Amino acid sequence: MTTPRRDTYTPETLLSVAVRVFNERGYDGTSMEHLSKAAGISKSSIYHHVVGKEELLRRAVSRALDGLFGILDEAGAARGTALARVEYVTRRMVEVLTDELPYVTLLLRVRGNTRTERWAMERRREFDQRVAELLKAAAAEGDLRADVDTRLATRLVFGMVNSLVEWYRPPAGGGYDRTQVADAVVRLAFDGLRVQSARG
Amino acid sequence: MTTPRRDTYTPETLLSVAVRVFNERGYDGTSMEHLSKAAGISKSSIYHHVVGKEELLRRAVSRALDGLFGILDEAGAARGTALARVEYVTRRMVEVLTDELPYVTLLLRVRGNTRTERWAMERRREFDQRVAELLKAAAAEGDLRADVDTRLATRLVFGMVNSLVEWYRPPAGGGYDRTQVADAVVRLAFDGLRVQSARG
DNA sequence: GTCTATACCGTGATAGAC
DNA sequence: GTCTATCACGGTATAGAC
Repeated sequence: MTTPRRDTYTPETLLSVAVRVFNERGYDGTSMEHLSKAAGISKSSIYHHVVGKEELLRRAVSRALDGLFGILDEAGAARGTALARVEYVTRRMVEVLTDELPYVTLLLRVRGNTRTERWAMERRREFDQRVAELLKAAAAEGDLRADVDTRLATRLVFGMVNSLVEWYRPPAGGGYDRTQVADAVVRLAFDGLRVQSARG
Repeated sequence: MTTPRRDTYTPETLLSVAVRVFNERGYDGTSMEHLSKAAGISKSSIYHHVVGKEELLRRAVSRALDGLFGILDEAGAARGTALARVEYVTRRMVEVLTDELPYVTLLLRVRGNTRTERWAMERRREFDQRVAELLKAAAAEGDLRADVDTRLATRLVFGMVNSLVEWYRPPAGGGYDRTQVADAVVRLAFDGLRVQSARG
């Protein structure tokens, strides 16, 4: 509103730096010294913006969780078969993962050593549970093959989607377009890699 | 040969304890104090068996890598189409992951902060590369669908398989049989989750 | 909002007795 | 092979000047 932007940190801008370093070195492997070097300010200056290292973690995983739970709100409002909703959620998960890549990456890597980490893991489990229910509904409607356990299928689809954080890079950096990835994930998960003629 | 087994540690038995703790708390999040508590011996006693924390990591990831590269030796000797070899490798990867679960888990989680971690990541990339070549061969033989990029497909299959370490527990602990999991992975990867009648 | 200086504690690792 | 005692260092976090 008033002052022209100065080149100084806010908790928000500091967060993007911290998350990048957390993902490079791991949360436990990152010291406040590492963060201060990466941000170009001293350790004490960081404490001016946040109460400590764990607050940075909390802010980051919150952002990731908000994105993921937002998908469920959308899917809850959608019509059609359960399978269609599952495909929609799968596609949107890919999009949220790629859009919020560093934040989701961090979320998927927390181990549970601190209270914040355990909270993050619990919320994540909630999300997984909600998606598992959708797949179960699709199976009940007879749209999923019966020779693969539903719970097992859920785990595997999650594994495939979540693995994006290990290698996905934005198109600007020479990576795949997020739609291309979402298409590939949905095709692989629901129709498989084998050519159509070889099926049956 | 001579003495009856005493209840004392060897580098080997100590390793299994260390790997468990590493996987629970993360490598960086594990202190020698944590290890000594878990092993029931003092910190200095650990140093009698190994030169330091990093040696435990090196031994663990070596074991995992040996298991994985062993698959390539088997596959290299096999006959048949490239697709058949890919399916075989996929199945064997699931088996090695489940058989050597704690060791592979640790391998898949290293971040690259130390020399040992970077070495492990490099060897892992080698393995991924070798499997990617197999998929490429299967694609060249026309057995993989053309509307999913081969490199992308490789990443996704790896993601699905590797995600096992996040949730798989041995059948004795109430988990799935490893064959059941391998079947599910191969079915999902190559034929998809959708019921056959819905295909086309 | 950023800095220097520092408190205080847990870390990986070692010395040397038993 | 295991222990207690100890070291030097780096960790998170704080105090107080500018």
